[in-house]
Amino acid sequence: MNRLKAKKLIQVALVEDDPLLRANLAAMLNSSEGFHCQAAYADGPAALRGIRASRPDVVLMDINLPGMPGTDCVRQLKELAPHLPVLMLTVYDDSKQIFKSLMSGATGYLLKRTSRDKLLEAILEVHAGGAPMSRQVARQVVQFFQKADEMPVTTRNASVVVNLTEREKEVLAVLAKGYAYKEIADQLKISFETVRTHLRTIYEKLHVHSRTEAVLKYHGHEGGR
Amino acid sequence: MNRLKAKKLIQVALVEDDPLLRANLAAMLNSSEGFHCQAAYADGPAALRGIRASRPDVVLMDINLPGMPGTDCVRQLKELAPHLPVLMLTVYDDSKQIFKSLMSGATGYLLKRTSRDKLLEAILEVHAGGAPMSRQVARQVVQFFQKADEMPVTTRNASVVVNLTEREKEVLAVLAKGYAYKEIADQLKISFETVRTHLRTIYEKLHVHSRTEAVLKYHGHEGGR
DNA sequence: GGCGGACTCCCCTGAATGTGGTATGGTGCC
DNA sequence: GGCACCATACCACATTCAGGGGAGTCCGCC
Repeated sequence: MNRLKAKKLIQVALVEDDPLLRANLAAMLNSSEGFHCQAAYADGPAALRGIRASRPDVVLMDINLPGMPGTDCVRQLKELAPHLPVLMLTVYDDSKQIFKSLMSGATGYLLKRTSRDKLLEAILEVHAGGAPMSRQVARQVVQFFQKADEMPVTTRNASVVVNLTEREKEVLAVLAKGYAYKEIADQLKISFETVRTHLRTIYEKLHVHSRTEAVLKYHGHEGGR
Repeated sequence: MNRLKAKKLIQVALVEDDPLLRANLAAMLNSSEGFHCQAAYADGPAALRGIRASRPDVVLMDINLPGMPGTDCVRQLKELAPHLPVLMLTVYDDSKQIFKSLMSGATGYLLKRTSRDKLLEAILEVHAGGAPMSRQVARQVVQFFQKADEMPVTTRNASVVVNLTEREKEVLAVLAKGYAYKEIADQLKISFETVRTHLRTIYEKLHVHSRTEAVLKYHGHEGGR
């Protein structure tokens, strides 16, 4: 992707603790027409000190920083430079993190596996007043609204649990109280193996791969990951 | 923008009351490689009837429909085809409309002045599982989160969790989202073994003996056993 | 009668988890 | 300095869980 219109370089500041990734990102920016990596910081406090003085156009921030969480760093950054756009980078498209970041003041939210071109595009966009989000992130955000709407009524046994048979629901209900397989078997007066068979089909139907995920869905804490 | 990869046409259904715009959009789709305008409806009821039978891949819907508001139409569409992605089109970048649409089940939200290329891109994106939004819309959404100062997602790690150290709370928080030990280790940038050590003391403090029980306590579902 | 779906049970394998040790470095406090 | 507490990390062993087979009974439906 060429950006020939660049009349003035976009000054980018990086906050990323992994030295390799930091160097890569910096090199990538500096080798891209229209961009300049003005500074790169390894942790939150350093970034806050540096950015106060250097006033970049855009900040790229890892959400997983040692010491100070990226979200806290954003919050403080936003206090000293409210209009400075901050793009969060993360490997996880976990909804709690996303919302926490957005509420802290992040302007956009990208997954780390975003391609070079998409990343540059996002920097341009955020600089132009947009709010770029990776596909997965946007989807989470949209789902948040959709869930917020269902919330009043929706609780357990609703959307998620519908396609389960009666017996499967019973098994899931006991599972969701924290009982071990053999305890479930006792309670329902069936064998351990049968419990497992049910659980296998339950997992399939709920699209999960662990006990905890199933319990989360059952209790309505979706969107987790 | 070229989309040469199209192996199979994306079947698009239109819902737009303005005949001129409807015709233009249809023509635009049909003249674009990889897309096909399967049907075009002038109002909500017609769309609901038609889409029930024809099963398009993506729906493009005007938010201002005569008779039935686009938001209601989306809601009903979502009931009969929950996974059908719906892109809303509107002239207003008014936050109320946006949130109402998203809550009704719209998957993406575009302004009508969106360019042809952006529109096609958005259709591809929504078809691929994304949630495309126009720049202005994304910005509104982000601002919504920044204004909402309370957690949209539950954070009731109060009573039970008090005696845990900061780090332990962090570990528990990630555990409670369903991540495996090694994933927790990655996220917190500590070793697998350290995660296990933390979990051991967490279990001790919470008087539990399994992951699921800990998660239940964390989320406040104590009554269980 | 055959067929599919629900429910039941069993075997095996490999991965994840629970619990017992032990140990190092840092920090705060007396 | 000595002590307590925290965060980090590793080893080992037993148990539990997850996913892959297969298989028999009962019941409703075409």
